Amino acid sequence: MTIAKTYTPADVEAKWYQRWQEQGFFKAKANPRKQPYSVVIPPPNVTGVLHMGHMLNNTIQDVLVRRARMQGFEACWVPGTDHASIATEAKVVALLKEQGIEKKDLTREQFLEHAFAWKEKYGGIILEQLKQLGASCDWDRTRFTMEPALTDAVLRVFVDLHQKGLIYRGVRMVNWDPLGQTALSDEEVIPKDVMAKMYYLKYEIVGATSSKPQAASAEADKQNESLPLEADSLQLTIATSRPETIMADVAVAVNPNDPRYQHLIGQKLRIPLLGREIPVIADEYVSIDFGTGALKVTPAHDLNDYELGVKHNLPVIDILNNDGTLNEKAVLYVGQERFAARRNIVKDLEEAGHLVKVEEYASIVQTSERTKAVIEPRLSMQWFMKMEHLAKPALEVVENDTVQLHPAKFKNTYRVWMENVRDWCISRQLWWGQQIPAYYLPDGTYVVALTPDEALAQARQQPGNEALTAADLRQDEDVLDTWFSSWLWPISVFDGFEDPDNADVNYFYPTNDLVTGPDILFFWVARMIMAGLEFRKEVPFKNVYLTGIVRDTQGRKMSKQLGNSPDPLDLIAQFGADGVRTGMLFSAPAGNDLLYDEKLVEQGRNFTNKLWNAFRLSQGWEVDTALPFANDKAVEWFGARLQAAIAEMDEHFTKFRISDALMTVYKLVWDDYCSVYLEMIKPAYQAPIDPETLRHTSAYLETLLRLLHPFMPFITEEIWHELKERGPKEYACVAAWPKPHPVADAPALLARMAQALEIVGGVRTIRNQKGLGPNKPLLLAAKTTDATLQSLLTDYAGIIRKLAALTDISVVEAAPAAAVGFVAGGAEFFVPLEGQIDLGAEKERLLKELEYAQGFRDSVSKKLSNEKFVANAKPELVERERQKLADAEANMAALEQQLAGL
RNA sequence: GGGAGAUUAGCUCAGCUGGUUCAGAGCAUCUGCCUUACAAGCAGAGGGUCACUGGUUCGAACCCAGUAUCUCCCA
Repeated sequence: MTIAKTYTPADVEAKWYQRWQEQGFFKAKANPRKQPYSVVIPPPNVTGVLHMGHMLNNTIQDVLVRRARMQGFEACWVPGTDHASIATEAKVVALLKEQGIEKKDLTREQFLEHAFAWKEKYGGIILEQLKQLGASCDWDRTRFTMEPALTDAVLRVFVDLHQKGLIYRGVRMVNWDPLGQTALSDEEVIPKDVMAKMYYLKYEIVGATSSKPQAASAEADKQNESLPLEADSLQLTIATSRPETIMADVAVAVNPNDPRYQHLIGQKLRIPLLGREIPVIADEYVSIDFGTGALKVTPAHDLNDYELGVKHNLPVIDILNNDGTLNEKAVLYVGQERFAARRNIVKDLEEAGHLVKVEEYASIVQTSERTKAVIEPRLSMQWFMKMEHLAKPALEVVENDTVQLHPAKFKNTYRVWMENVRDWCISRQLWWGQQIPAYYLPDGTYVVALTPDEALAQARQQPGNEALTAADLRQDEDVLDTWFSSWLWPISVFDGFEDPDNADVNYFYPTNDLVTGPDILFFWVARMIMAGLEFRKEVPFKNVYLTGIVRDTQGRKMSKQLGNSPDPLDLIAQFGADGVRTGMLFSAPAGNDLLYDEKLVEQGRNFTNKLWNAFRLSQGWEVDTALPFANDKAVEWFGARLQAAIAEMDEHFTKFRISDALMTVYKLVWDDYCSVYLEMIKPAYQAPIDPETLRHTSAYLETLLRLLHPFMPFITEEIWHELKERGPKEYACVAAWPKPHPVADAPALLARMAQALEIVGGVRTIRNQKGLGPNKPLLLAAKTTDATLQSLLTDYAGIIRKLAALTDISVVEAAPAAAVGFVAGGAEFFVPLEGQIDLGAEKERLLKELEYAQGFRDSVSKKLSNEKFVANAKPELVERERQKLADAEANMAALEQQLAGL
């Protein structure tokens, strides 16, 4: 049978994924004979498609889960999606609009029908895509945050927290999205740098005469000169970026320390165009140098103004409708959209002579992450959750490492947030989501209950309400924030709310590791920890691995607008899932952003090919059972290397250094196994191999496959089965993860081979320098009287000869004439080369080496002659330095002899 | 404005409690090779004032102080 020269992933990936599923390898159940290992997926949006961030995140999860499975844990990776209320609702609204249907013409029920239809059609595409990546999720456990059971969990939690007094209703300044027509949490708002306009408007001072303004000091006069616009006797100029909100003004504030305006405090101003009178108030909050130092106060439309309003007991005038148009309280421009109103009022102000000037300035506007609309700070009645009580224990478990963040630097960020946590606005003015289980009575009070029936029963218990009927109750229109579902995810996916003592939740909760992005550390990770502690008195996971953000080579975030995001499925088609997985991991240390470059997946693909060809090589060998074991040195050496690498990988894994673990096995395979080991044992062309060597080699390859499987599940499974006949349940997927078995004598073994390879390297360098080509037969002469080195040369003669393509190795007493030399391990080596010696160049090279050795020797001896070093440093350290000195001196002696021999 | 973190080779990053051959890896670069597993490859080589300035120490990439630049978070 001939094996293809290059590995073609497309031929095998679908096959193995299907087999794994048929075998039920990904299924997990409570199994008292095994330790549990569980991970819950950060649920992607149900209507989302796979992007590079998902690829990275899910590859890491799959590596952890597959390794745990191989280690013999009952590995359970729970997949699922969340309903992403704003994103999904926005998509559905847009889709309906294309069909000529307006959301406002639909009832809630009709809209939800459309939304569920959309979810059925497009929901879960992303989960199918994860299968192509190789994700070993227990698909039977797939959950959705809006499915009945999880909705039930959400409602129970809401009712419970309300009973505990942690949920309340209140008027707050919220981020209002006029397009999505909902409140947003701070986390859903993106600040954008823009060039905005600052409008300077004149407000008439009520009852002012034309006398000069009273300057409190000479300083004030000076300021008046430099800022001539701000106040004359009749008018006060204010600066605003939002002239359309003047109709909502209730005051103008100045700094009490601002000499320019002392005389105006307590007076009244007249709002331009509108004519309404408002007071001038004083507050330290106003910054003297910004704008004109006079701030119009609009409590309904600005958070800071709102706080000022509360402090000074000012009224609130809200002039905006939900959709961003002006309402009748504005009096002017009623019904106009806010930006249209702005254009119109600027025109009218200018015509009426109130507009002094317009300036451009760099500003930040808040926009909706989902709809991109400019956010309107707005007062509204919302549901809130008190956070203080929940935050304290959630901070503590991270501080004391019950929950470990990887990398640990995120502890700081976490702490700052938790110590300054603010109440969580959990209501959203949407339909797609869990409708808040609060029911209003005709008298305006409300009850909170799991079902309408319970609500009615509760309402009837109140005096005077005995006769209420279901029709008298009106359920709150709003739904809950999606995060109010996902914060329960690690519990709810195991049905821990409806059945708190079930076998699954008892076995799999708390989960082990969570893999997610630092951008949702607060609004997801922190809240899950709170929920875990509140509802199960146990943290939801022990480790949180925070991945970086995938960016392009210029450091920009992947985005559709920039078109800098490759389609993950195209990449898989081009490079294979294994290539993409390893490529993503190559430069993805935890917490560092990954600068994605196609070269990375190419490197991953090349690695799969390398492995494939290593397999191909040994697969092609003929065995001659009569041959004796010829490669004991190579075999024992690679055995020691392998053990060291296994231990190193385990170490990396315990520290969640996934990319380092990958790099360890990458180098083990490419350098140690392929470039060194296989080259050592490789029989001559068409020559047979001895059975003992082949047996070891196959066993090594199999171990390598196990170590690689979590990273490259498909190719390892393919080779696993090509390597030999396997039993029906015998798969790499469930093969045992190699345990480190320390090799006695490993350091000596490794050191001896390292020395042999140094000699090989010396010869190869000469080949390169002299342009001799890799195969020209050469002789090697060693000038040494050292018995250890001589025995090494004997023991490793076969290996050195083969790797350096030598015909013979001899030990000599004097340097041969016309030879190129090198020094390795304190001894001189020579490669005789008739007529190819450039004495001058040789001398120069040796002098350079000698200079280097001398410098090194000097630094070491300087250290050793320092009394304080010898006195203060650890004894073994001093001993090492002495050894260094001896080695260096031996090296120098050898070099000097060679120089003398030229 | 407040806070956190970072700055090491062309790029992306390691570098543990200050002390293993005058600082390591992968990629990239350069040179030579189509050597019967692999050119998606092989062999070899070059490349760094560890941001800067001081300090502590026998000894500093590592500890301390200041400066500069960048990133993120919060307002």
